Amino acid sequence: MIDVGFLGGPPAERADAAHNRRKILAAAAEMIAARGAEALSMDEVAKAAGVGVGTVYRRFGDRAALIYAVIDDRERRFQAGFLSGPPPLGPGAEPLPRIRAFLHALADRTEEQSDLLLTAETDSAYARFNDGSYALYQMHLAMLVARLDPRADSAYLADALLAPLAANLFRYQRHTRGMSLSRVKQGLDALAAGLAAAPASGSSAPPAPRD
Amino acid sequence: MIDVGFLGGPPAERADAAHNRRKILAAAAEMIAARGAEALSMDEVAKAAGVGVGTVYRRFGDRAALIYAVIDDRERRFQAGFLSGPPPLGPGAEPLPRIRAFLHALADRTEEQSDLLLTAETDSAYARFNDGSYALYQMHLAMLVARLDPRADSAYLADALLAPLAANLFRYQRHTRGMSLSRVKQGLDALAAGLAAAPASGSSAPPAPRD
DNA sequence: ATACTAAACGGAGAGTTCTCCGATTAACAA
DNA sequence: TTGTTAATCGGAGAACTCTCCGTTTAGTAT
Repeated sequence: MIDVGFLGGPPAERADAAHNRRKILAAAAEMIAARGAEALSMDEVAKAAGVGVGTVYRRFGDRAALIYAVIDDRERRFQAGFLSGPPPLGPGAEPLPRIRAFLHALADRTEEQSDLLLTAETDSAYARFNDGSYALYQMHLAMLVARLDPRADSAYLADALLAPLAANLFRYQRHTRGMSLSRVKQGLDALAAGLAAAPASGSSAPPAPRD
Repeated sequence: MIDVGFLGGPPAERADAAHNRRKILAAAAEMIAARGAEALSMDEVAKAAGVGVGTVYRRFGDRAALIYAVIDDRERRFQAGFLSGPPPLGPGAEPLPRIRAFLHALADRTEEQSDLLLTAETDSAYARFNDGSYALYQMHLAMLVARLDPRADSAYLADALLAPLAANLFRYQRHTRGMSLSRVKQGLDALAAGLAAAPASGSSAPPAPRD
């Protein structure tokens, strides 16, 4: 999602390409604001941006990626919050409170943009995991879980903590089942607390090689 | 998924309708076996079954539901296993071992049919939750979690335990990340063990009314 | 200025899912 | 049998997403 910019990485975008990217992004954002993400049609975006539909696809790959690009602004702020903001969300706090703060913040973010997230995640099966943000969340949580319990399978558990925040489940709980947002957060707390309380099952050996 | 058959329920299906349902189901199963679920096209199913595409949609609603219908056979056996089979999967065992057995069995099932499940779950946002099986799993797990810790939010936690078995995450872990099936199962074990070990956070009051 | 080339453009078209509604027919009563 | 009617049928068509590839153009070397 964020261009990390390898040295000698992809050659810079041509001026016309950059220009079109901005026009497309602006058009998409406006259409989503007006009619919701689900109603976003690639043909219409292209027309509104004054480019061909082929251009939209070359710039963004597919509809899910375009939607993630629209989200990007808020996403950057969220990332800054847990990477370098004040504790307990940022560095400095103990692992468990920090995991909780992260999950609460992610729940808030999911609540705010569940419409866009749902559309993007539904559009293509692996959209959620292919968006760079997911990898970042996963590594962040895995780091904290490992600090909480060095013997745990932190990579798996990070996925497992993120899984209940998939947009489809989240929205189903919030809107179809009518669960409150604070109830969701308390549920996530309970899940995280369990990881701190339970001894890692299985062998008592140190960080086993994982397959 | 399973027709529970209310008394005075929906009027019985007309003979031609039942006949067409069977033809459609057989055609779909064959095509999936031959070319995979993702390649299943509703037009082709209709043609192979010798009916119009409208008939396919009236009988099954959408592509996701058709795929779930194809799965149904194995699904019934799985349900029988945890509803009335021998312990630890069936009744009689302690809650925690039973939760573990259930999650392991569900992981096996997901492994076996991840192709079909992924396609169905990707097709429509809420397909997973709308299929009756999900509600059954959720109630089953909630019952066991409540027995494990009466103060926990068993309904939420049941969803949270099922979330990592969403087909898209499961396949991503298995095939893109290369995690082994047993690693997934151990991860689920750790999650479940946490619920048993951690005291339900929040007020120490008995089963609070949930919103 | 001019020529060159890799990148970008754009829209026709392939291939889907799902909807709509006039035509058809199963089931049943007389 | 025959008539009635509500359920069912089927395929044309609407609305999409995404691909392909001939055409155009930005950036650069001469």
